[in-house]
Amino acid sequence: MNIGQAAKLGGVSAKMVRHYESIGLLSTAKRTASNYRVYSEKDVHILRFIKQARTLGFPIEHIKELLSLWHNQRRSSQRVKELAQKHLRELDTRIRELSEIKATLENLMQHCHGDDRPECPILDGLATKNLRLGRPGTVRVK
Amino acid sequence: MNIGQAAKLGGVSAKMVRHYESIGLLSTAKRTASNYRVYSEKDVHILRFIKQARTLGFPIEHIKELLSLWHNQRRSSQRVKELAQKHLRELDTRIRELSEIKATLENLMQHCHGDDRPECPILDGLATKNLRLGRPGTVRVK
DNA sequence: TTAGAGCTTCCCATCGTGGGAAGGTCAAGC
DNA sequence: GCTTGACCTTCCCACGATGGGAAGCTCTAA
Repeated sequence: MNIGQAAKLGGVSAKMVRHYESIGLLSTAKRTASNYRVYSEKDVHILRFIKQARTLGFPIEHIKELLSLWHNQRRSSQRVKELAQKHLRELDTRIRELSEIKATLENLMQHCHGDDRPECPILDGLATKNLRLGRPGTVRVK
Repeated sequence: MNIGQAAKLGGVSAKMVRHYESIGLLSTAKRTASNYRVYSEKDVHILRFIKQARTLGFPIEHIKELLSLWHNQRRSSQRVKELAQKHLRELDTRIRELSEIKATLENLMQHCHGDDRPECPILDGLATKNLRLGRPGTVRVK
């Protein structure tokens, strides 16, 4: 099948399929005489695997390793679980960071009237407070 | 003062100060005869404001508006609160998404031995399940 | 034969930040 | 005075994952 159908069945865009090939997540696809990429059912399975892992937020580099573990019949499930646990910790960290930001923002908003008067504790807070969010660390909101 | 000190006092990098100027978040800085940017205490206050707003995860475009509201003595606090509420909703959405991902991942990991055997429900789940986030119960690992 | 859908590669944009090169400026110590 | 090193300037590139779109080729159905 062509890239369009493989992408559709795999639940990703054709654009992403080419991208995954370019970064070595997928092996180089065979080509027809007219240079069209050709895919098999197996490739569709791989695309689905990638899609699911991306849905869970695994970064591409981890997915690369997960794919190789998946294909390796002599793998140990230990490494897989390690990767999952690492990702879980990152999710936890992120959730905590965002929750701290949320709490700080709610705190600032609490006393803002939100009417036509200019007084605004939110602006005052941004201007003068030293907004410390829990433990210091990189705050990435997205 | 020069850009280095202003950046330090504002809690951001000199690189970012130049960037903020280039995207119109800061007005164009005056220059010395030798083309060095010159900053005042007022600029440092603005940098601090930006820094705090970034710490709370506000996108640059919102910060642009917050800054102009801050400088406008005839503002209504309503608009400020609107922006904050919008950001709060986005934080909530993101926290919810991440929590759903986390729950799904924990579910997958639950039955993985994480030892030297190859059997791995995590890989099986990525390969075969239709990991639907946000519907508790639809992701099941036997 | 032609239209249009699908394929190819290539470049650009996102968003906020950092890295680094190549070169100009300044102040302190000799 | 001259050297050294810290600081400044602009410019380009990178990240991660994705989408948009242009220009051009291929395939298929009418």
